[in-house]
Amino acid sequence: MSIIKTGKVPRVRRSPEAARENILAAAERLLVAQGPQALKLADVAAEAGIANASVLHHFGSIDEVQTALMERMVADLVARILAVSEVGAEPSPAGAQTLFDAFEAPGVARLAAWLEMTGEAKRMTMVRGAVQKVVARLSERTLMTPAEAEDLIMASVVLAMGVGLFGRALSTLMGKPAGHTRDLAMALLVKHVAHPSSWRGGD
Amino acid sequence: MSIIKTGKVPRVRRSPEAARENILAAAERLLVAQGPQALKLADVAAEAGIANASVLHHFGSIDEVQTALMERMVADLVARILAVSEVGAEPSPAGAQTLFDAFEAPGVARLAAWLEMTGEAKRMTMVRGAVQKVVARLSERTLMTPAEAEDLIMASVVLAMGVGLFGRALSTLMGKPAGHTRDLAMALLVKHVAHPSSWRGGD
DNA sequence: TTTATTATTGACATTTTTATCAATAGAGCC
DNA sequence: GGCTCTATTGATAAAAATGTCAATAATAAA
Repeated sequence: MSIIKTGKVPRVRRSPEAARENILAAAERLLVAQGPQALKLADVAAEAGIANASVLHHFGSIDEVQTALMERMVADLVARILAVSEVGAEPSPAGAQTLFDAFEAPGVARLAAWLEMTGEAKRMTMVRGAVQKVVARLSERTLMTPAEAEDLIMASVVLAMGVGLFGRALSTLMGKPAGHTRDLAMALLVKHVAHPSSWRGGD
Repeated sequence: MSIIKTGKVPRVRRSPEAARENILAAAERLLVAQGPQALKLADVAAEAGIANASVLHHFGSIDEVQTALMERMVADLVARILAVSEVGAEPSPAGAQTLFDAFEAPGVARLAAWLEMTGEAKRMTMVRGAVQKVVARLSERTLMTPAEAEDLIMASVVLAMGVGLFGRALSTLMGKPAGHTRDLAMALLVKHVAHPSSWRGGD
């Protein structure tokens, strides 16, 4: 054929678990960098450095790769959120900080948008258990009633998701420093906790 | 061919504008109901009740259909947001109400997720002009400095987007009535305005 | 009515994406 | 070494999605 020896590269043979991990990691990189539309069979295989057929051998179909990735990322997110309830007794800045960190981890915005779009928002029920734990911790360790704790969590999640999804874009749009949207949101949260007087002012 | 007369349906001939409108409306219905992955050429054509080739005749490619839809929906959203500055002099509940309404209109969540994912968040610059108008109105008519007005807008947008995207899911998840997340968010906003003392508590 | 224009369409072609399959080749075990 | 198991792969098929084109038929204008 050619003068250049193609130098037959030895195959890498992984355990099934390692192979799946390799594939999912590749898929996650693609999702974070380019969004779900980049999760084509050929793209994932290329990113993982293996043949298309190998991906199918371990997952059966590209859809199952996507499902598995979604579940993995949701599980990771839940784990990080759960870490919030480990921080301290008070629902103060430290906790909020950790929560916002959890939602700003690379790819969470993409994951959220992906979930929203795939209609698989039902998968959010995976979060239920975690949320209940956090609520329990809060009302255990503070003076808040469970209802108050629940509201605080909901407010935190809404804010953190909003910041995670649109914080960067908003800061840029308004010509503010990068973390400004986040700081603002955390200030809102702190103020919320600091002024329980008007607690039920909403409905 | 067959005993059954296929009854040759007369063609509908639209003006180019009406044809484009018909197609975009169909595409929007699909987007809202099923997400962007449903915006296939065949699907859009079927929903619009015309042949695939007709879609291509008016838009050239399915990508241009998607781009046009995106632009249309962003423009609509901007118009609704702009309406906020028409409401009243004070940045109080009425304004927030309108803003939240704008973000909870059917499909906005899908649009936002879509924008986030397509990387075309750059298109968010379309919003810049509108935002500047709102900021100007606010600092004109109230005692707020421009910086304060900007922060209020940013907070409102983050909250409204968060509620628009995850409000329903969150309320369900926590076993609360449908509008609870929204009420909570609006309460946060009101509290923010009511306690300017800790205004700069964030950074 | 006749003609010109062009929106509309079905049939077909092209491209893209996914899936199948038989053969190859690591790795542990005898 | 020889053997088994199976992860891996290239070639190929199948399916899905997009786009092309020439013919058809509404509609307005002459």
